[in-house]
Amino acid sequence: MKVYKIPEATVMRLSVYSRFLHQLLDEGVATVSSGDIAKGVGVSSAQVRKDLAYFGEFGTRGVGYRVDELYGHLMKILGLDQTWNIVLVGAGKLGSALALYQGFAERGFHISTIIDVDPARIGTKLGNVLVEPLDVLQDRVKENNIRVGVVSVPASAAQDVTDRLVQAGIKAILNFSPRVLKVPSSVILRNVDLSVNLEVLSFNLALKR
Amino acid sequence: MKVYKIPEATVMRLSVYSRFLHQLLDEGVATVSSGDIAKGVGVSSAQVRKDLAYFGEFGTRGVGYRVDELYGHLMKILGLDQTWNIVLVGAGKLGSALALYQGFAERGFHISTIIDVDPARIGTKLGNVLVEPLDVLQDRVKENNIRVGVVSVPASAAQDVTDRLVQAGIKAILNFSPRVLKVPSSVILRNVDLSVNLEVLSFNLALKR
DNA sequence: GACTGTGAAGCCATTCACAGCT
DNA sequence: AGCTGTGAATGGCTTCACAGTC
Repeated sequence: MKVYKIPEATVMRLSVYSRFLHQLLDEGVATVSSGDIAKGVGVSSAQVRKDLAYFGEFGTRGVGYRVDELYGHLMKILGLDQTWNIVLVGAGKLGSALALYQGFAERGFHISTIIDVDPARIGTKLGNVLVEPLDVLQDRVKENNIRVGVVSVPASAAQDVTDRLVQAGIKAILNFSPRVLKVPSSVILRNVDLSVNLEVLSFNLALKR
Repeated sequence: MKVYKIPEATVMRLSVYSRFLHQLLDEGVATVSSGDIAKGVGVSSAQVRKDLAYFGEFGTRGVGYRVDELYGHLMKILGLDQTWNIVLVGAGKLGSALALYQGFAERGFHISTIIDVDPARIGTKLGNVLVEPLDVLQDRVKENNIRVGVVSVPASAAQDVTDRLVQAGIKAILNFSPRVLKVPSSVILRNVDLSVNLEVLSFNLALKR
């Protein structure tokens, strides 16, 4: 099976599978079937096999998958066999939380640079990372070989910050601001809008009345 | 057009449209075309029209949509013509940020109750909301007519907390923990996994090598 | 002329179902 | 007998294209 376009939904599930496998590793489980994974993460077993099939044949017919092996493959596929240095722009409420969030570090994402424009915040520390002004952005990106940026600034500043990240050579941006950002096609952009998620809930609740 | 099943992607876009319209309202724009909206939020104009068509005919052929009118319709559709009281469980790094996050309040989501198990956190305040122990959950949900819960506890506590929310009568849950949660089918569940989003980026970057 | 609303077509992801291996 | 890997079928969302309206 040769495919260059992988559905985004598949990538997201791989991430979930990898976490489940990690859990199994901790429990000392040696092999697992697509059905086990399916049950553990709430999808169909065919879905699990299809997702894995995009990347090769990792299992043994009649047996299943070796947990350690499959886990290794998934981490490699997801690009998590390395540490990613990250620049976070915006050290407000949300930004601070992201900077201190353990979940990132656990998966190899290291926020090595934090940028803010507020003089009151510059010079303070979040965890053990110094909050620095915008003008060091370019240097830090180069120094730390940063390819991923996280934007958690107010909507009004989001595009400006994004332009600077792009200019500094950032290749992928995770945007937490509720603003549609324009980036060159060479830069990967993902949006996480926390309110949108609540609104999907309120929509569904409102629908039931 | 009579449809009862609305694609989730449509609902998410409606939320984005509504924000864009709000912006136009501020700018004093009176009418807008599907093409304008499309350009503003980065989708196709046919997509905009299709999304709106699920809910009725809001526009005038040859003219477009009245901004104020369409905005009102969308807010109503999304269930945002009311304030939603919310209970937040888990006042750690992420939970605190969510509690203080302005974006929720702006859209009518009011975190009226905050729950944590850590004695050190109980009794403190986040904004002007007291952090309270788990055993008041049921009472607070009743008192404040809370139907939506946000889970931002460590993975190990997530299912327990979820069960309690369900038991207390919560109808929808937004889960920030990296754990697959089991809920009765009557309860709406959405997951936001911050790491997964970064991992989609690292996957795409790793792919390019 | 401009723009909406919508059936039809196209495309993509998921599910089915089974051949192939252990 | 059990489970993977996968072509075929299905289902659902998006895009196309145009008739209808202002």
